[in-house]
Amino acid sequence: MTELLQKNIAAHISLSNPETEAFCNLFQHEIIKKRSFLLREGEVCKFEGFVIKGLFRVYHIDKDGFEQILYFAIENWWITDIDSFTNETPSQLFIEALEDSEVLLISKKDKEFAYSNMPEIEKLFRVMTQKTHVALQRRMIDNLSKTAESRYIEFSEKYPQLIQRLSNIQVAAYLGITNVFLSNIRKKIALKK
Amino acid sequence: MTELLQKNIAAHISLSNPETEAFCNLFQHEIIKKRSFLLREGEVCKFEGFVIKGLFRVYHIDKDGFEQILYFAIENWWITDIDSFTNETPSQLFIEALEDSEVLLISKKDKEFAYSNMPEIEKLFRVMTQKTHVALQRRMIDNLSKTAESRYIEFSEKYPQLIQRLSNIQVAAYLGITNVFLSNIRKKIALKK
DNA sequence: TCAAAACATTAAACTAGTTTAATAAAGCAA
DNA sequence: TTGCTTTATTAAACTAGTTTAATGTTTTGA
Repeated sequence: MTELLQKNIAAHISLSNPETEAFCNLFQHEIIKKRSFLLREGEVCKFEGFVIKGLFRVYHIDKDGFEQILYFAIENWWITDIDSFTNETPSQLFIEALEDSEVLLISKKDKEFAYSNMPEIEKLFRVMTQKTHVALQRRMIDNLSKTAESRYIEFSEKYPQLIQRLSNIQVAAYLGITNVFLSNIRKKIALKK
Repeated sequence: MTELLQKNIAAHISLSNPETEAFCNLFQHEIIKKRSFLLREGEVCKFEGFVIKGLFRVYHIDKDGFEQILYFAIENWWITDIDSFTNETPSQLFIEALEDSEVLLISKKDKEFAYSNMPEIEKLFRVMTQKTHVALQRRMIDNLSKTAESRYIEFSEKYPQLIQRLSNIQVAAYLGITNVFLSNIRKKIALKK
């Protein structure tokens, strides 16, 4: 059940097999049906999660009712609202399964336990947080400097397997444009070829 | 010299006085003149810095020569290119002093030393990275969902002391708009009052 | 399996933000 | 102090992206 998680950890830090297993045993397996929620706005996020099957979107709904997607998570990705989880404050985010999915969840208490007893775990999450931060910095720069068309092309090229599993509505909400405009972009690209 | 840094650390984690001092002693004091650079694109970022005086901007120049500002740093803020520093890869960023400034810098070697010998320091940087990540997530959502006008208003309200020290050109590069359009926004706001 | 809901596309009018250029004001180096 | 560079403002033409609405297609759930 935790093979994928074990591999994921090994990709970030070196940790002995027994320690890796001990840490993985702190996770609970959960099955999440398509269109159901791991987290809703206003709830305190009680978990940090690792996707072993399926697809999630992490998004915000603004005061005008528009959805902005912060990120998607497929197999081998982590999901949480790090703000709500860390500070135990009500979340401003929704985490929703876009496909029938399976996750491994660790509670705050068990994560604290790991931090206290396994110094390498502190490093694991520092390294992971740094990596996601760097990725978000790049995305921020792209959003500041690039047109929607090139953001779409680059997203398609970077995550070709992901984009096939997403509706245009989801992709548009990630890129920060309307699905109507995304349709125009797609048509324009198709005509070029 | 390191009083401000000591206070900053205390705001994130609890650390004994001797340990705090030992850690702070790993930092080098540097004076950076206005318009000079702490880091240029292509260089490997050799430091993690803490501003004790002055003002910096951290920015990227895209292929068309436009500048996007990732963030500003004034007194009591940290600056680095975390990507370049951590992975020892050439930076895509510039870090430039916008005023005569002073910083405390720690090298990678000394930071690694701290990580190895002071477990609390690992936690300090995990916590700080988390906080900056949460702030960037919020900014990402704002950029996806809000007009330039409301982003300007909110930036002005959130950092009133900072905006006075910045030219409109810098503010516009942070907001992701042209300085011409920022001028229009400012006029529109002034007329409303 | 059928009706309802969600989705993708297109068109047309609209608006937020850009571009270029001109002008005046402020800051800076010699 | 002067001249040079940077900055802020304004105008006018332009473009990227939105809005609303209509149409056909696909998915879904009972």
